[in-house]
Amino acid sequence: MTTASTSAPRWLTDEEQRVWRAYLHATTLLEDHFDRQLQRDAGMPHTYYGLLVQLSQAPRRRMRMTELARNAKITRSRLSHAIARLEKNGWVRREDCPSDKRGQNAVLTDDGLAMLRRSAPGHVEAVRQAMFDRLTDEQVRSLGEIMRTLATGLEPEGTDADLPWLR
Amino acid sequence: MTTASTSAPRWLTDEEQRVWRAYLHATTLLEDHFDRQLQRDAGMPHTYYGLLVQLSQAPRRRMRMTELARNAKITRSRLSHAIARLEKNGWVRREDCPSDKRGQNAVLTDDGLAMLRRSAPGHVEAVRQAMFDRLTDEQVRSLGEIMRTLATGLEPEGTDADLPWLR
DNA sequence: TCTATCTAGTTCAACTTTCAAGAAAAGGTC
DNA sequence: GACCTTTTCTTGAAAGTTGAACTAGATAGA
Repeated sequence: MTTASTSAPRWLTDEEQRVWRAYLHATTLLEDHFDRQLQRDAGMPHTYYGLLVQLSQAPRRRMRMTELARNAKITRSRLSHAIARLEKNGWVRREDCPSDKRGQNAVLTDDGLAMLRRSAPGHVEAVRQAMFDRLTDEQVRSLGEIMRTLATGLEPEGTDADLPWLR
Repeated sequence: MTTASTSAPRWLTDEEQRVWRAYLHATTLLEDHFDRQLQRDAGMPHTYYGLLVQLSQAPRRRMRMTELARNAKITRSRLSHAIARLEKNGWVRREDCPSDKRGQNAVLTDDGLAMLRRSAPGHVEAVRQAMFDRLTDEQVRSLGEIMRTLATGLEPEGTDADLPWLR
């Protein structure tokens, strides 16, 4: 008999534990670092900044809410609150979707774009300093492959998976 | 003249952009994944679970608040709230530090240890499924090195750095 | 000693995120 | 069309986090 719930747990090896710990430390510190950098220089957390970046790269600087949530890997609820806040700042506005009356488009305003242009150089520099300047080309390549693998693992093709933007 | 604020920004290359995006996607999905797994199976977010793990591995199952914050890479404020919540659950209790009257020890209770033993197998399994089962040995090794490098970069030896637990 | 400064930890208010519930439109089936 | 289900997005309350202010005790220098 070997069901998941009763079989002996496959504990992590010493190396795996060290890697897992290092992963948690690094990601926690990096998130804290960029949140602070952007709160200071752009007046918003990193997640919100990422939303503006997405919008700035979308055709006509606008995107359907669910699509934006999918790109950002967050729930629609979280996105609703975030967009409400960014709207209050004047960096985004909402717009009814012409083809689907349930739908909303989030639109990056001129002010939003300006804010983005102002803060982008500083943020890119911070990303460089904290990440790319510290890794060899080979490590960057490897990190990309690893992260793509892990992300794909959590959002498989077919998908009955519990994805944030479908919740 | 080449000051940080006026020189042309060193934008990310296409590959760097892809790696950065993949990093954000993977870490966001992983955090969401483990937070949900632990909220479901242990009734607490991943950060809180990590605190119990730390305490369980500390001598006499206790640790000074600031020390715990340093290990978890979080602020003392955040830790105060977290411990208050865990105390309400009966999994941790506070204890005055004998040698420093300002100090507090967070102590893992028997109930806390029991809860940890109950939920550890499921969590380890989740970590395996989402991370280690998907990577080659070489990738695991590489990930460890990369994450150690990035973490060290944000908390250098000497240190005038803006570290969460010193704020 | 007296005083200034620093460290440990907590607290409050503001902000962000989650979770569950709900309104409104779309899509499918008979 | 009438009915049921699904999709889209929002809301409100509870939980978690942040940043600044604060208390109390430790530390160091005159």
